[in-house]
Amino acid sequence: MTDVAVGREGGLKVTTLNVNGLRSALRKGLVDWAVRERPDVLLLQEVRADPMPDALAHLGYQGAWFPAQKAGYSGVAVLARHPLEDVRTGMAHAEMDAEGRVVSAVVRGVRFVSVYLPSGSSGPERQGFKDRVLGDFQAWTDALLAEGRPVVIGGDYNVAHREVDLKNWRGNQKNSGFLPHEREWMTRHLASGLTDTHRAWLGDQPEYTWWSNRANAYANNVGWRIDYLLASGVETRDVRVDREARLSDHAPLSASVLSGAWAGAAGEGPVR
Amino acid sequence: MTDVAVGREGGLKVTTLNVNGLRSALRKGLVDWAVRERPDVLLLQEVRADPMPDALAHLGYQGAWFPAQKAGYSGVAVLARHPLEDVRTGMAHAEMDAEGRVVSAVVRGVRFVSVYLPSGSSGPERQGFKDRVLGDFQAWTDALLAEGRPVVIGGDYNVAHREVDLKNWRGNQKNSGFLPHEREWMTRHLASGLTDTHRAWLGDQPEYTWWSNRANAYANNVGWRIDYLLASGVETRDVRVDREARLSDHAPLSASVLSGAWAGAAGEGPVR
DNA sequence: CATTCTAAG
DNA sequence: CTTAAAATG
Repeated sequence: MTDVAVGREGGLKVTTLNVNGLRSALRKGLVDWAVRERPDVLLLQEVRADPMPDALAHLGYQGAWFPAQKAGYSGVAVLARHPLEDVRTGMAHAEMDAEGRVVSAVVRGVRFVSVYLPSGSSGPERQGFKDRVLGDFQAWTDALLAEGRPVVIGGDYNVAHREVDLKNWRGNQKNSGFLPHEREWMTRHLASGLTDTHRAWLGDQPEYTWWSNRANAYANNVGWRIDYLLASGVETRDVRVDREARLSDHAPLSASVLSGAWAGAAGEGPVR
Repeated sequence: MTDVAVGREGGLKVTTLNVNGLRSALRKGLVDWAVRERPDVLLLQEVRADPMPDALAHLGYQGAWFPAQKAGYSGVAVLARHPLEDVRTGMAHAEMDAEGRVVSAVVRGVRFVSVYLPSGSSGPERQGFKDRVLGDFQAWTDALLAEGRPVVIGGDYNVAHREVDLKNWRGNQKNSGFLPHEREWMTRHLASGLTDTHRAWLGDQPEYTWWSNRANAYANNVGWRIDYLLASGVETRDVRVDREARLSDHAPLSASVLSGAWAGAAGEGPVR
């Protein structure tokens, strides 16, 4: 098996993907997709299953899994074709951790975080939870960045940042996911030391990572950019949304990660 | 549209079928099957849906529907390509009627009953319910037969009568559906004035109407005969199990019904 | 509209 | 094993 992605210029290819049920994504061809794309690190959200260590093991992936307490609900994972070190499940937040929303591990010196922030679209109670969680997650990333290690966060934030991040921004200003305070939170989140690698690499063209299952949202490209790869202390390049993958209602979002610490890295130095 | 079945020798073709979800059976081709088979009277069990008067209306069927109170559960119907008279929903039995298990209507002078007796296989509580219901249903059919009108009862009794009525009778003597007291009840039920039209027409060859979804029961023909067409005061002929239909886990069971009261009937006189 | 879980058979 | 509903997104 030729190792195309690993060590390409010394970088790591990372993909974040909300699978909306790992079993569903497997039925839809996740394995074939992984054989084609060969990410070194795979950050999954909405696994909606107990840990499935065998799912991609034959492709060389090891995993750190963090399911929700409630079966079939939420759940995140970090999978990697390199050893996972210093795995951390949860963020010391009872409600978040009961719902399996944050897991991370260090791969080749970089901490990779898989996060699934709550949706607020099912009602005021969940919106309230989401609003509280945004602040708590910011505090957690602040502490993480303060550790000084390079960090890559991939996940479903359930927030579109700017008008260009969703097709119909005018009609969604009062809908969860594009509320003014959520957008402002994302601005502050990025300002706290995290590069929005998608925008950094691709600029301001409209490009979405999620399309509702209703209506013909995908066919009409009525989408939202709510999945992010955010980075601190590394360089990233080749950021790409794989709109064609159709492994779930979200698209895989990938990037190459280069750390100044690695020998043979392209070596322009880390972003920020 | 040629009216093949209606009026054939002045008879009525009747079919009983546990659809295991009418929507499912429609997906599996119930309409095409009805176009081919053209039963005059269709007795359905486990409709598992609110009344669907439009489902077969374009084929000329009217219906009397009796859903369970609980959505998606049980429910019976009588459909006919002739006017339905004197529709009776339920059997004046609070528990049975809450579960939508008996409905009947008079078609051309014959009362057609669609019945779905409870399964006892999910546990002692439901077996106890089934055992009580057997006695109550017998009392109800006694009263019905005493009215003197011809009767055809079609339905899923959840009881196999004799050893020939299931593939593996030895292994099922302690299982619900082939318990000694259930079999004895069926013997008494038939003795109360109801002809088992299947056995009357086809004799004692093994033939089943239901196959479990588990294992490869259908492929191996590991089945049970738990669906019946029972008759009083009419002649029946051409009784047939349509094993190939695959509209649900049950097979349609059909017969031609001839009443001595009809002009142009074959006229050998009613069975029993 | 799609997923998974549950109850029921 | 299959159905339909429920909860959730």
